[in-house]
Amino acid sequence: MCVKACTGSESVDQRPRLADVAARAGVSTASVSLVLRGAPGPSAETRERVLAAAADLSYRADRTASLLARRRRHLLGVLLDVRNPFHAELVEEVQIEAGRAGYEVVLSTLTRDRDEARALETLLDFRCEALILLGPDASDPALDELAAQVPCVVVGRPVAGADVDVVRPAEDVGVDAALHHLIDLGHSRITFVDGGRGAVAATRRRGYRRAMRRAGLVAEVLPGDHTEEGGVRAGRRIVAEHVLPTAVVASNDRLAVGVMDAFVRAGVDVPGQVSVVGYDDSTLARLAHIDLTSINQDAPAQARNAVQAAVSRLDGGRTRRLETVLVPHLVVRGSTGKPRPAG
Amino acid sequence: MCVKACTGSESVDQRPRLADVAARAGVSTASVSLVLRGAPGPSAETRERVLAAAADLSYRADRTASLLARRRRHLLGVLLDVRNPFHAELVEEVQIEAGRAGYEVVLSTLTRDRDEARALETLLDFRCEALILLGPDASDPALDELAAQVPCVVVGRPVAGADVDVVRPAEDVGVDAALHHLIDLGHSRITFVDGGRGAVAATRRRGYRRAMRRAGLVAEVLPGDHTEEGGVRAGRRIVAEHVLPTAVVASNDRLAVGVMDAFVRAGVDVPGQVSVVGYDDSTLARLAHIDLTSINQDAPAQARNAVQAAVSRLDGGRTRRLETVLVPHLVVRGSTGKPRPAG
DNA sequence: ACAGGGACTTAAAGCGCTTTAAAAGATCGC
DNA sequence: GCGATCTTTTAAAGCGCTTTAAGTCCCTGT
Repeated sequence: MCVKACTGSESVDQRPRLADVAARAGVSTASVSLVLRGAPGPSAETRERVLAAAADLSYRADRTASLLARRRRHLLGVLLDVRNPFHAELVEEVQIEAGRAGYEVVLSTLTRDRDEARALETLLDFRCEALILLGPDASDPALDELAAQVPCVVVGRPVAGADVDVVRPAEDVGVDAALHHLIDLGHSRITFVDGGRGAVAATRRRGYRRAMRRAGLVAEVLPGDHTEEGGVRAGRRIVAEHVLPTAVVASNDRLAVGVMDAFVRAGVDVPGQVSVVGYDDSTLARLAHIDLTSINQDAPAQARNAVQAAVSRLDGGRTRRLETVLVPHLVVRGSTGKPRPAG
Repeated sequence: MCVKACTGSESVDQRPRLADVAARAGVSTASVSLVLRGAPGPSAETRERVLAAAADLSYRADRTASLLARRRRHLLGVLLDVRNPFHAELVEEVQIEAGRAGYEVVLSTLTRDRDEARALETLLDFRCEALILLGPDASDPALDELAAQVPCVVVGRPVAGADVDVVRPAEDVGVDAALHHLIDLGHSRITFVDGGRGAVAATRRRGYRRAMRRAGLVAEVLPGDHTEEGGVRAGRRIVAEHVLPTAVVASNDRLAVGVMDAFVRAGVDVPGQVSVVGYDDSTLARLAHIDLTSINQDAPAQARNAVQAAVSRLDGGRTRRLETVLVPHLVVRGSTGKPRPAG
């Protein structure tokens, strides 16, 4: 009993209620609610009185109560991995764009003992009107089941069998741009370091193969995964080759960094002897001393499109599946240059 | 009108209500509520019936409504910068520990157009019972004002003038450990690269000075900030010196990475010629090819203590300020070694 | 003077759940 | 058998805000 009193301090959440503001302004709670949300109706005089009273009491509406009372919740749930820097960028933009569209955002992150399913449940429990899933691992059937409960937007990877909206970069276009950049510089022996299994890695690999074929060049794919270690291993293999390629494209930045590291340790100059291109244009690529040419996925645009997809379903009445494919662009930095003279 | 109908799809949030479960189980909503929360009271038979009904309807409670109805909210607000990897680590643990203590967590992140004050307002609007602020920039008076409204725990930096709980690493102990490690290896000329203004940087600098004094060595502080660029600049200055120090301790990992980069480019071997120590033991430090000896702040412990501080105020009746100082430990990796032979 | 409108205002009914106080049963000693 | 004592169950009162339907008031026009 008396739990609150036991907290011992003054502020037992004596925050003013809507009713307090109403009393002080001498109007009904309905008027206060209308005024504070800028809804039409109240006269200028009422507005003024209410605003003054609210200011006096430094009133702030209880979001939980508002959410519950509103018929529409205007809540967007975002599933993310807080440890993923790319997600961080996306969240930031989602937050902004959602605010612009009049939605609030609830974040739910993966943790060690909180898998995707649990994190999603939290979002559902908040009765989010739509979910934005950043690079979810869920299978297509699982996504489909989720989508039956609430509109979903998957960001960052293709989804085939589920009725969810998708916002993703055109992976092959990105690789294409990288290859053209290298080809324009004069490269022709361009090796690809793979990102392992996983939908994203697969599209990048496919894009590389296709673009090489189109350019009339021979594709060479080295196994790898999306970690620095994988890059180091691949880099060592490359160094051990009889004739080095003149350029390497990696399936993501971390991989590229690993490759570069192996090169530097083996005394192979980048880009003097071999050019390296990464993928993601992560903050890693931008580090002064890494300075990696990379493919930028435009996180802000992805975030904006994701929010808009959700909103157009909720407010725009769209019911058909929407897939937004964004064109990535190459950011040229110091890790690429003209190929070394033949020989 | 008919906003919901206009969304066009089947699921107009026809999710089952508590009342639906009650009806199906043939009991009152009160009983259902009790059963679902595992509260004492209902008989075994009632429990069974309710559970079955809930399962049949795959009922999930509306968190917003629960939150509103509960007298206690059992909600912890966390202020973070989603782009900060260290915060990511902390959040993960906060999430876990809060769950264990029976609290839910609301995340509020800084974004470009959403400063600390705004992010905090969101948290207040959710009527969080306590706030956990990860490395807040707010001034002491601002924190004090906030603390008057709701119990606050500041993580990661000292706070002097405000009635908030603090959980932070003993910065000087960390530097101390690093110096002892170096001194044990035989180093004596150990330069410190500073982290600029800011409370955290200041304590680390102070710790370095004190530890050097105690060891009877001469302190040397080079200006810097917490970025790679700052590290590169400092590294260049060091390289340009007449006699290189045999070891460098940097105010954080990024700085250390910049220093190492400048060294490598100038042909100075690490740790062959100069040893380097970072601070934070971030994922950066752990990268295979960076492999930086660094000071670990034990994020999990900080997070746990922060949650416990909040909970002990809310549930334990503590009213006096609590400051938890954690002892960081050194993680020795490949960037430190015996000093080069004199000369 | 009075029906017919605007322009505001507000009483009251929720939103979906928790919680309390009281009712209803069950148990038991004498 | 009957009041006392427990154990279960539940009606009903919120939580703090939104929203709708029903008023008020005050003009207009006739």
